Amino acid sequence: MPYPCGHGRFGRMEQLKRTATCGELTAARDGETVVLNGWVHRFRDHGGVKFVGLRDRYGITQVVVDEDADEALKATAEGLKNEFCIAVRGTVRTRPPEMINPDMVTGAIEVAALEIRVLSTCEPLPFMIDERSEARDELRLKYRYLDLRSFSMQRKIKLRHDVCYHTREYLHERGFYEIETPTLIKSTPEGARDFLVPSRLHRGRFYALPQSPQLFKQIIMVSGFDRYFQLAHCYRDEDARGDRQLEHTQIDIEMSFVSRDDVFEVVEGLMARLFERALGATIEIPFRRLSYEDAMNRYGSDKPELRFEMPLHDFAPLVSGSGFAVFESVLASGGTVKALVAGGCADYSRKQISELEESAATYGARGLAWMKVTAAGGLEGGISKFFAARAAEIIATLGAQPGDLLLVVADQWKTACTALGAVRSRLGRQLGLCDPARFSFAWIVDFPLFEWNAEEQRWEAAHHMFSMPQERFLEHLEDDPGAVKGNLYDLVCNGFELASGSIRIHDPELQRRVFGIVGISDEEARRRFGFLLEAFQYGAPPHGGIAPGLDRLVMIMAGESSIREVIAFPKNTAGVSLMDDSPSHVDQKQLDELGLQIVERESDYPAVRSPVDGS
RNA sequence: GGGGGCGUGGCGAAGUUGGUUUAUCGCGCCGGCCUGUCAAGCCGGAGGUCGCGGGUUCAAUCCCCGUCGCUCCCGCCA
Repeated sequence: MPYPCGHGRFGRMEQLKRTATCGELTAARDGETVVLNGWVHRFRDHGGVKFVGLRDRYGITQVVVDEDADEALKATAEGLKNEFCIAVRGTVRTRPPEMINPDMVTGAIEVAALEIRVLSTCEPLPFMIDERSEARDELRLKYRYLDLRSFSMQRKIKLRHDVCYHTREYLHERGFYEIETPTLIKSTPEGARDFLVPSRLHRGRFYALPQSPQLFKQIIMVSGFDRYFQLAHCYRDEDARGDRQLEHTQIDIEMSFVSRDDVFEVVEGLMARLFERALGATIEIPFRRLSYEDAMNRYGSDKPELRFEMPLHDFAPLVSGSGFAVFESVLASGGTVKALVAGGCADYSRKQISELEESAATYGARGLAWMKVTAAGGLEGGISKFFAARAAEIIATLGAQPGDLLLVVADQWKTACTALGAVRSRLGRQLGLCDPARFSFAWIVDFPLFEWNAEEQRWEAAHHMFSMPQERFLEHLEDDPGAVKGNLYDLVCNGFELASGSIRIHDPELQRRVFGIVGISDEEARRRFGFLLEAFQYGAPPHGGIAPGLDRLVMIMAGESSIREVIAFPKNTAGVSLMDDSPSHVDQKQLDELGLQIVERESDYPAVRSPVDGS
């Protein structure tokens, strides 16, 4: 049997199983009698002759009911509505030359119907199934099965399948084993909140859904499996975004006896393979490398958009003698002043500049200063009167041209960089500097291992606690944690963080020191990660890994800006699945079995949903 | 937790700086006509208390407040 088939409520299929798909018939099949199964994409009734655009996942084929067809067939045809699921038996015939449709693969032929059987009828649709649905997301998610029928969604789901398939093929070729890890695990909260699953057999105890298979993949290395991968589902109970869902999929990879560069080589090969096989695109490898510090200083982001340059400049050396108190006081308090040259934007209005300022403000900048470079090579407008004396020097240092707009932010280093980086991204989009057909990858390396949490007055792991400090810092870890660089790396592409990884700590003593710096006692470490620490006492190999985000990868390949577009059944930004309406309340009986009691918050009282809707 | 945007027949949009009248357009839907379309065409028709609640006003779809939903962003997080 060449194709899978099913049974409709309305007609038996035994005699009308498809012998061809709606995407494969061409003039070479002229004269053949075929059976097609599919959905009515469009119906055009000309009174005499009638046309049905019959669609399946492979394409659309035109079915014709001729003027002289028998009455029963014509009656069936006239009853067809959009999205009826039907079977058609008919004869392939080439079209007269003037009726060939060059835009369709099957446009040279049509199928003259001998028999049409309705397998399933269809209610009037909530939205049209077009190449790309125009309905708003809310509706598309509610009727996801209809949205998924569109060719644009089918292409994206196929792309995702191809990426998964070629990932498995490539990693298999490179000696990796696919090993599954549990989805009900011990709660070991790191950065994000865990999803908890109550245990019926052990009342009062909980499993957690994994935020990632991190601990298990390290234990797999201890187990001697050398090279592991998994298309792993990961769950984090945090607010969603366009590029973030409560649940997402990682291409989780871990390797023993490797250095950072070995990991890079595997992932570069993987990306090259995926782009070539799934997209037919060539990407340049190896990827460029940028330190975290350079990425922040030059592009104002740890996931920089590198399809255009427009670098940030250090403006601090140009401040002295200006008499501009704002900049001088920021510098005096240890901050920094960064500048950006917006090429050809000297004609920007105050409104346009204040829109840019809003971008800077979202990241905490208190203002966005500006000056325009005049045709004569001077500075005008904004804060230019403070810098008139050094105008030529400023223009030369920043590499600005007449007609450019200079934008300046003064603040603490990280705020100044990220705020001006946001302005840079906005300008890049606004000025159309991002070629949608380009993929600009880079490794971001040399991340700090620890970050100071000012609120809680303590050090915390910037990535996670199992990442190896770079060797040159090993002796003096505790002296200045903020200065310690980790053997940590991110892969970025077109302004998205695509992957994150590290070389891990495999020495229990070093692990203990790192726990010490982030304030985790031996006892707490034993309680939370005891099984891992114990495993490390039995000959743990040096190891490291990485985890590219599958959803984001496919999103970028598909040219989309939301991962919802490449997930078959996504949740919305509030974490609600609009199709099945989860999360939902559960029966009191289920709660009783688990020993759980719901404590309503006062703010929940004007309850939107009944607390006992039982769904 | 915070900020911005949106909500008008089944879908997508327009609209009213508050007012004469039936709230407009395209798609879809229903009925009719039509031998060649492929976004078919032509004629006719049904369908909306302008998200919900309150306020201001002689008068609110429009202004104000609240609320719900969706979305983008900051925080958080990958």
